[in-house]
Amino acid sequence: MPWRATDRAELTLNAEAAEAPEYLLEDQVGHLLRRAHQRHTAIFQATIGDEQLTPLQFAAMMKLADVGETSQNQLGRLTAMDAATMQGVIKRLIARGFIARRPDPDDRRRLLLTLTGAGESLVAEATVRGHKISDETLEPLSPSERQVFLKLLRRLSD
Amino acid sequence: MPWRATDRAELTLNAEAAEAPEYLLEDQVGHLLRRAHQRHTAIFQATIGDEQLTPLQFAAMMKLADVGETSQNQLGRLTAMDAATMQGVIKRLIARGFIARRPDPDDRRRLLLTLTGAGESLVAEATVRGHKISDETLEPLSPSERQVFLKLLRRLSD
DNA sequence: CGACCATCGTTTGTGTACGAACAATTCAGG
DNA sequence: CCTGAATTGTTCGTACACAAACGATGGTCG
Repeated sequence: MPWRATDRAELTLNAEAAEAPEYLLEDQVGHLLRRAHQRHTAIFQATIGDEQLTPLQFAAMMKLADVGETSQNQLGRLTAMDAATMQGVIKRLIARGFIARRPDPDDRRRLLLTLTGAGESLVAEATVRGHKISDETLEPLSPSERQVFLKLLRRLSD
Repeated sequence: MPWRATDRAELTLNAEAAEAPEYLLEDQVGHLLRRAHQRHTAIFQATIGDEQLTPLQFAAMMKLADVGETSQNQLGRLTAMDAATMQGVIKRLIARGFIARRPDPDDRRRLLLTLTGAGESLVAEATVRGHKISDETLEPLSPSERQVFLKLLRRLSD
């Protein structure tokens, strides 16, 4: 028999007899991480200014602008996407003309990616918005709280 | 023209002339939230003990055990899933015999959900594992750091 | 009563996420 | 050199995530 919300007071009284420990979804890290991420993507979509551009597509382009020409898998590692996910992300960015692909002359397994002119323009415009998105996501926290939070969050990200 | 990694030293020198401010993906909240969530789901899948059970399915069942019989949309609100997502999650849990559904006699639009016997058994077993998953996710942090982190994270989750 | 609007659950379409299997290529060791 | 292991990119299948449109039902207000 599952514990109901109304049983909680009673359960506190005879906690030793309880076979099923409490489990409050609202207090679990996973649930909070998921909701915080949901909130962030909503802010992203409302702020980025391009209806079609998704957080992963944006991340791939920003990273590509950062490191220059790289292979698909390498860019995937840098942005924490697996090869299968990368496949779809790059396909859409190529379809929109933001990224170009050419075979690596030194390793015929590889496909080298670069930003097109349109891609570079988009990156230039989106950079400011990207910072705005990060700011707005952290807006509920004070400046010092933000620093603490980011430091701890980074340690939970491997 | 995008800034390359090798331009960063120069950019620091004439920051005022820079049109495109730096954007390091690794320092952005959204990216860190995504990676922390990825890590959590990996821990979940390795610890929950049921290959087929996903984090959302688990969340729906735990919440249903908590509040008792409710409608599909209501459970969706309690677990932060929209109606379309809920549709699939509940469908799979019904197919596996963990949840039963009956029409609400007082409101013919609603479908009331309950745990089956098998569902209650699963919840009882999975509760301990659920806590273990939360602990392991927070393992990189000290006990006091965990408290601080959860408090801040909760404020970023709406 | 009747028009209007909100809510419930469903379906469709697009985009992550990732395991698994695959062919082509490269690399390492014997 | 040559067999076997590793890497690269692709495809398939399943499961979130959410916008949008839909039919059915319920509630409100003139």
